[in-house]
Amino acid sequence: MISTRGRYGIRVMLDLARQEPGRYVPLKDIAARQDISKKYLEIIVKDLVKADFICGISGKGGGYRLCRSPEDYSVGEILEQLEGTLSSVVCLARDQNNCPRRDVCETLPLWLEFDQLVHNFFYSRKLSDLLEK
Amino acid sequence: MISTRGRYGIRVMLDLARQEPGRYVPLKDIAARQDISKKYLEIIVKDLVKADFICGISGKGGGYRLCRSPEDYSVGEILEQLEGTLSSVVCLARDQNNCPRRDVCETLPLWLEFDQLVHNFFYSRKLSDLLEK
DNA sequence: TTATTTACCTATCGTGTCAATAGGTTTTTA
DNA sequence: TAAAAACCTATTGACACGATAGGTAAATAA
Repeated sequence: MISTRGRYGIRVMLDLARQEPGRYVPLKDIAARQDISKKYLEIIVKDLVKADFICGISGKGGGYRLCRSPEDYSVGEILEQLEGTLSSVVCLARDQNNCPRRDVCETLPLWLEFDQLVHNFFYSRKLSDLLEK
Repeated sequence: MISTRGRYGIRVMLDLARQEPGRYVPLKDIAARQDISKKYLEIIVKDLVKADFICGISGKGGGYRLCRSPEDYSVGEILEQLEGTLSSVVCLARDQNNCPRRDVCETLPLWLEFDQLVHNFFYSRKLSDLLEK
């Protein structure tokens, strides 16, 4: 299940996408608009900075802005960064190729197929797609 | 993310589906074949009995068997029973139609569409589909 | 120069779920 | 009557989630 990290993160990105491009937006404003604790958003935003999705500058007049234009982000890459993985089962999450039953597991094909579906769904959707509304 | 409850549960159902129809299979045997703690499986199996997916009889010679034939179970209904919900976000899980931002949320359509995809995927797959291999 | 505003950093915490174990009681058959 | 099975309730340790707390560093405007 997608946690608040992923969901709030998408909302932050979307909020930034709605701003005048290039302008630095204080987190305080985003937090107010989205009605999310600013303190909590700091944690999420840090992750987005680390991934080079957004960049921030300190000091008065500072804030955050997108690094690319909204159509150059897939929803999938944002979610994957914030959630750690998009996999539906631990057996398929990153660094988990170690199940001893891998070769005999009768349900693995199901999970593989599902994972593919999930991946395609989120990676085919761009941040800009969420703006149209 | 789908937990062991759902994954083990599918494997139990699949194990039963491979047995001679109508025969009662002791949980001990299933646990041994699937290499899962019998004690833990008891919890999962209880849920499957409650949902009328399998039925069990006590005493010597007892065990569990499927209530229907494998093609009459969808993978989705089994997972939903064991996981509680198949929803990818809490906003859409059962009894959670209470988000104050529901009407203004810009990401809700995304989650709705995804939920639909997930539902269709798992409900269109029958237990018997997992047997072919 | 100084106050203000902002990002950025580390640590902590309460709650709940997950995965599993433990130790029984009841039911049924051989 | 003994064995084998389901069925029942409780407990546990570990961990993640969602958040809060209290700072420091950087940059700008007065």
